[in-house]
Amino acid sequence: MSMKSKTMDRRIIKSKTALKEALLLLMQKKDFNQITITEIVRHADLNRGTFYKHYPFKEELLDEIMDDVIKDLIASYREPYQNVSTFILRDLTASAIKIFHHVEKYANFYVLVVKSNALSGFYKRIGNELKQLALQDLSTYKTEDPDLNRELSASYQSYAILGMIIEWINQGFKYSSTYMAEQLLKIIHLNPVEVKVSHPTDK
Amino acid sequence: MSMKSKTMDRRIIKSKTALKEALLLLMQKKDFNQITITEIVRHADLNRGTFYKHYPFKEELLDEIMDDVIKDLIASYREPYQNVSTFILRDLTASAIKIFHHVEKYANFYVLVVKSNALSGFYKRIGNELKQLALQDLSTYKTEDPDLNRELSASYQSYAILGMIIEWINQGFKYSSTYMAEQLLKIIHLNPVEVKVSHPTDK
DNA sequence: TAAGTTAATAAACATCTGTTCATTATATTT
DNA sequence: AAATATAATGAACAGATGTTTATTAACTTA
Repeated sequence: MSMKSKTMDRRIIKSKTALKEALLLLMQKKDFNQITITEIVRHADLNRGTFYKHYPFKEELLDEIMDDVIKDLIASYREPYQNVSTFILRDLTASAIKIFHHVEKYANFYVLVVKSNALSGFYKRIGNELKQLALQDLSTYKTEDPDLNRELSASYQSYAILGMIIEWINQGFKYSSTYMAEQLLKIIHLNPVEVKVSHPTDK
Repeated sequence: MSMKSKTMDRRIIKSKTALKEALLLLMQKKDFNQITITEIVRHADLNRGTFYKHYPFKEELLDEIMDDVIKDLIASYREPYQNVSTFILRDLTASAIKIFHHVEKYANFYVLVVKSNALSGFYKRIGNELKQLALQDLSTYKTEDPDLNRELSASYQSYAILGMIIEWINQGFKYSSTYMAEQLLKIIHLNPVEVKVSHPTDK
């Protein structure tokens, strides 16, 4: 667990770390929803009041764990730029590869969080449904590339749409659905015709 | 609220509907986390035991509300196919447009769920971070199309990657990250070079 | 419509939650 | 090293949770 801040009392760091470790431990065994705060502090060997001093509820603790992971994700994404002088426009590929490495590194955590219903499902549900729909399309028509992984492709396509929807929502529906459709077309066309991947120092 | 099943007792339907309406009402005013089950049944004018007869916890109730919405989403996606005889391979566009209509229809609900921390953030967080990263890239280099909405494009790209990651996780990391990167390249190349959109009976 | 089935209720119980407060222990600062 | 600050503790409280049990009310089907 990262947890390092100049102005942070060592006692806080210890307490928070203990709480995070306790939660992760418990999440291996049981559902996030079933875990009680009392249980967490029992495992962390801390007073219950200490929990509430730092977090209003369980979800917040999990959020902070995610912070640690996401920090590494950002670092991973940024990594390729350091080593490559020329960057191909619109090409997220080099970064994406690093992101895959990041996920692999934190595999345990990712499995835990994705499987758990801590997310309580909206994105998960929508994403899943869209994926099923895209999948059925992909299986109906055969693509020119036999090595294409249909599952991954379907997931890519459907979450991409979900991404647009979420952006739309967050912008307060200030666009018409027709505009959204137009943008989708633009985005799809935007995709790189020629992609050059940079493989910098694959450590 | 939909809620219609042949074998379902009318009392169940009434109770469940009341609970759903109560939760949605409360979610307008306060955070999902702050809402107690006692509060829900108080608004629904039902015994607390009735809640527990149908749902183990709040999240499950919200899940069922989502079911109703997602049913409509699927119907929306399927709609274009009914009216169009020839379907363009790899083209999710016609369906996607219908999905935008669906989201517009349920706008209130979508806003509620996306804003609320019922999701308790993983997808949200990851998606957001990836989006910021993609956004910075897009602003660094100017695209050929000035009408392209950068925010939407960034969200599209980042959630697409997230989609692949989630699929990867759910498959138990059975692929290498190199394979993942290869697939990403394939998927990007797969994108339709010429897109024909069918606009069937835009009701 | 009457009989049989099952949902909803009320009450009660142990446990968990969220909060407060005085006290003790452990940091940081000078 | 002493003074100061603040984190952690333990205890206590009202309210919420999750479960059970017997009773009443509402629905289904024959």
